[in-house]
Amino acid sequence: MRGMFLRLSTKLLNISIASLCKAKQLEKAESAIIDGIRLGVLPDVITYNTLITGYCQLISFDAGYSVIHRMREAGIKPDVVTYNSLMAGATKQHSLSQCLNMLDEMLDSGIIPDVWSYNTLMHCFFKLGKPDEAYRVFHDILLKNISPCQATFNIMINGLCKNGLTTKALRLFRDLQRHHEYIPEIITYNILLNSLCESLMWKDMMRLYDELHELGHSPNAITYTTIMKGCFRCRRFDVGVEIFVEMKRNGYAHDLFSYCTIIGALLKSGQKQDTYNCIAHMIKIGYELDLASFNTLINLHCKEGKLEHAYNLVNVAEESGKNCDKYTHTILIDGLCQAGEIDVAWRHLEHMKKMGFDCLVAFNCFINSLCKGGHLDYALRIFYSMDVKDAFTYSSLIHNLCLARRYHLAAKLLLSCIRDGFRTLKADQKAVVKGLSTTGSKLDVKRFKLKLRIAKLSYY
DNA sequence: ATAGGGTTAG
Repeated sequence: MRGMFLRLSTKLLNISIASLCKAKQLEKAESAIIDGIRLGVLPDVITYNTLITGYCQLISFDAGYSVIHRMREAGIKPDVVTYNSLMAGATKQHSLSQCLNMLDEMLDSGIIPDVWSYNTLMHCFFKLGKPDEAYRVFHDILLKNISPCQATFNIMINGLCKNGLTTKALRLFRDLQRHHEYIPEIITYNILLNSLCESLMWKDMMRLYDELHELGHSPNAITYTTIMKGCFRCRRFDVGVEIFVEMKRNGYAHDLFSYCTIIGALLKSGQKQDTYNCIAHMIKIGYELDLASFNTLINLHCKEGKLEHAYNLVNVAEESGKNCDKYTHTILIDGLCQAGEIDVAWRHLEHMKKMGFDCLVAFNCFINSLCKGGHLDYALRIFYSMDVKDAFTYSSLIHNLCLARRYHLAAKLLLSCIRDGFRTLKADQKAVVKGLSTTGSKLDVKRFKLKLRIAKLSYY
């Protein structure tokens, strides 16, 4: 009777440890264990595994790993879940070596890895940009007598997408459907939809969106937010807003994610009144605003030229313990540029760089603003000093060089842009060709067109 | 334990 009571108590202890860890209350979790022991309720392997997950999530892999020693001292043997949790912790902090070490240690202790050990290893390879190795693990799973679970396929498809291999991911998805009686989950669709959205493949995205309905799935909040973002990115504002309306009708539009998406889009498309209405709704729902929501509001103030309001909001965010991230800094730098405060913007940019943030977008804002202000050579100097560029960096310069009738340089940058693997606008290509034909010789145009064709060939 | 939001060009 007493034994049963204590076992039941351990179960209760574990439930409370899990919820304390979830609430980021590790110290309370620790003292709950001590209190339990005092009352004769002994922690078991599940207690320690939960604690390990908590330490890995909230502190570090090392903190999680040190629990293993305490476990052994208490006479409890780590099991497969223990090591899987540690592998997840290593993956979280991008440590492939520690992830592999945990797999070794698991095997050395005579524990047989399960499908989740392999899932986590795959995830780790993908996270570190090693899709080939991840694929090898996937094949291993299929070769060995381990049955893959839905997450195995999801991690695989997501990993391919996140490594820029959307087409491969889609092919795997279709192969699984054709040959393996595979019923994808809504999560799988969300992964693929997001990737199509980011590749600006609007039609494919909408086709897949129809397909999930045909398979009997219902979109969830994540599906709706993803589709909305895709519509806005592809400039289909009307369809995006329709999705938001449907989302609201189905009771899904109650989180900060959906509001940030729609507010950003309304602001961009210049629908002021709707923007304010949405912000009022978002605040009325009563969630505590997170950093992304603050950034959305800070951006609104910047776009309206109210920099003081923007800085006030930055203070409010920081006072509630939310530190500015690269989005906040970029938004402020863009706001300063738009307000003509080029020098302040530059100082902020240098500050941002010194703090180790990724400054690419902020540089793009700065360059674009210099171009618009007619300081093309200043913009070019910055451009040449940058070691990472993207399509936006090139596009600002090419466009403005054309406006300034400096077609030869525009042509040169357009070619570098394509050679670096970035998309260019059709309109910019046309402007360069037209400009060359009015200012240069016919031979120049011919040469440029040939180089353009070769650049495209070598890339695709 | 795998999925979504917020920044830049035209």
